[in-house]
This record gives sequence, C-alpha cells and structure tokens, in this order.
Amino acid sequence: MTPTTPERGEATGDSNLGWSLAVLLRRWHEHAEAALADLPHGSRGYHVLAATSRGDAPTQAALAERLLIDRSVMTYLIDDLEAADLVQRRPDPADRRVRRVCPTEHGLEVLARADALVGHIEERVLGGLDPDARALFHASAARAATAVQESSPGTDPCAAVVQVTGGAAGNAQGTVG
Amino acid sequence: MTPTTPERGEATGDSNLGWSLAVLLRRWHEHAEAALADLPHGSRGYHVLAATSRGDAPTQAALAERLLIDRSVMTYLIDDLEAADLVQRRPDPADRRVRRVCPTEHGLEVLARADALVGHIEERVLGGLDPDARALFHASAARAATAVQESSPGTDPCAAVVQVTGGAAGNAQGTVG
DNA sequence: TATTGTTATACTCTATAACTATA
DNA sequence: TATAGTTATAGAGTATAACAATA
Repeated sequence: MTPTTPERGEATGDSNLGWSLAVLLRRWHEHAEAALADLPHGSRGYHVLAATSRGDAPTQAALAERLLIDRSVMTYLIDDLEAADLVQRRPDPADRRVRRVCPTEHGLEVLARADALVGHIEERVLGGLDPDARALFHASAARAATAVQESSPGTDPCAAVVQVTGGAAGNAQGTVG
Repeated sequence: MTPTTPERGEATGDSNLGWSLAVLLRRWHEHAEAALADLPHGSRGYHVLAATSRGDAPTQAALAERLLIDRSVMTYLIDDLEAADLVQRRPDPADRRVRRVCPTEHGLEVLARADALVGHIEERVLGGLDPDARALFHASAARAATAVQESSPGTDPCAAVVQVTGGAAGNAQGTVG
C-alpha cells in the first residue's frame, strides 16, 4: 500500500507559480500598507492615484477595469481620495455620464513621494534576486501582466472545464467532497 | 494651473510591480478556481494538498506559515480535506500536541491530475512571455518567493516607518485624510 | 510559561443587485 | 436598450481572542 508515486518530482511545492506570486504579492502588500498608511486606502489608494496620473485622465470604469476593482468600490475610493485633495472628478464634455479622474497638485506631490517609497519596497521584495535578474523579473512581470490584461478572461475558457476528480480515471464517487 | 509635472516618466502605472503581481495572481486564481472547483476549498485546498505531499508530513502550523494562512483557517481546511479522503491527520509520537498531515492514496491521485491542470494554467498566465522568458520568470519567482519566505517580516522594519505625506516637505495639514 | 490545535466571534473586503442619469 | 456612476445589502474571507492539551 501507500504508493507514493514519486514520479511527480519537484514540479509542485516551492516552484508553484501561484504560491510564488502569492508570497511576493503578500510581502509587497505588507510593506506597502505600512509605508502608505496615511493615504486614504493605503496601497489601493496609491494604485488609483498612480493610474490617475498617467496620460489622459481615465474614467472611473477604466480605472476599475485596469486595477481589478469593482466599480462600486471605486466610487468609495475616489470619494475619499477626492476628500483628501489628491484627485478630482471632472465631467466629460463629450459624454455627461462619465467622470474623468485627474490628480490635484497636492496629489502629484504625494504620488512622487509614494513612488520613491514603493521603489525601495520593490527592491526589497525582490531581494532574493541579483540586480540583473531583478530588473529582468520586473520587466517580465510587467509584460506578462499587460498581456494578461489585454486578453479578456473569456477569451479561451475551454481549458477550464476539465474537472480534477472527473479525469480519465472516472471515479464512481461523483465529487470528492 | 494644472502643472502636469511630466518628469516622472513611466516609472509607475504598468511597470508597477505590485500591480503586475496582482494582475498575474488574479488571473492564476481565476483559472485555478475554475479548474479546481471540485476540490474542497478550490485552489486553497490544492495548495494545502500539494504542500502536504512534499517530503516529511508537515504540521498544521508549518502548513499555515508556508501558505500564509491563519492557523484557525487551516483547521477548517484540513477538516474538509480529511472528510474528502484527500489528507489524513496523524499524531506525532515525538510531540503529542502536533498533528502531521499526510496525503491519502486518493489524495495523491487527485493531486497528480490537479498538478497537470495547474501546469497548463501557469503556461497560459505567462502567455505574454516566450518560452525561455517564461521558464526564467517561473524560476525567478520561486527563488524570490523562497527568499522572502525565509526572511521573517520583522527582519528589517526600519524602512517602513517613513510616511508619505510627512516627507521632506512637511505638510501643515497633518494627515491627508 | 510557551506552543499546538480547536472553537467562537467580529471585522473587512468583495460581489451582487437595484437605482438614476445619460447615451 | 445599453452604459457610467451611485447606493444598499448579503456573502465570503480574514483576523482576533479565548480555550484545552501538551511541552
């Protein structure tokens, strides 16, 4: 009994991508929340503020899609950022439904300081890599994330229908639970 | 008015590591939850099952620390995994306080199928990278995450005390909120 | 006294739906 | 009819504390 089936090798465990990403993101978040504690919603508020200040003032819906935040949550976030004089809602003359969010003067100053802090944090999160590998990882993460963001979640759902317990073996128990 | 201060360049926004990690992890999680829906706690249960099957049966506390899950939550997770005949709690003869968690025969079979599914998912999550960059990213993520995991959170808290709004400028408003 | 695991509680975050206004 | 934004509600997930057993 107890067929340990060791042919899986070390393909799981530490080398699991989901685990690695979760650990890195968790550490990033811990440090960011500590450093950005006096921003209205911590690192969340920082992400919104940063996204607001790149290029053409985005709409709330565009912010929500880019930052993976629900539109209803985005309302509260911008409410508090606006109350803190960091961003400003402006009506769009072309479409009176939308509100374009742009940073205030004070918001840009705060963002500059926050960017510097976050830069240090990111170096420490990737402290296990030497500088070359760190820069490469940073760039690769951005590239992969941008590609993921551009492909909508429903692009290729075919591979997701396979069930773990209902594979080629065909278990008679139905579900595992 | 509206001093856009464009000298920040594109150092934020898309190239933000926290954003990149969040996007990638979110996509990994979406696919994993869909593919592992019939495991007791989805991708969470998969992580526990995978960690259980590597080497020496870990204690619940060790699992909780490695997977960044609270000990109280780990109790429920293992409860359900054990009810599904995927893992088994065994008393440790050396220390009767601890419970060592090891996979069952059925658990190893389910894990093998889950590993294959997760492997495909991870390739798709990193679809924006060519195969070489993908393998390198995968390895670098594991290395950085392991390094992060080994350094406890309280190792170097000095850099976290700096406040964003209380920097060199010294604002008279106190806090931004 | 410190630690493992369990249980109960409270809190935060997120998702969902209903509503208004514009297109 | 469809979309942007707001508001209110319910649910899942998470953290916290108290407890029993053991070291």
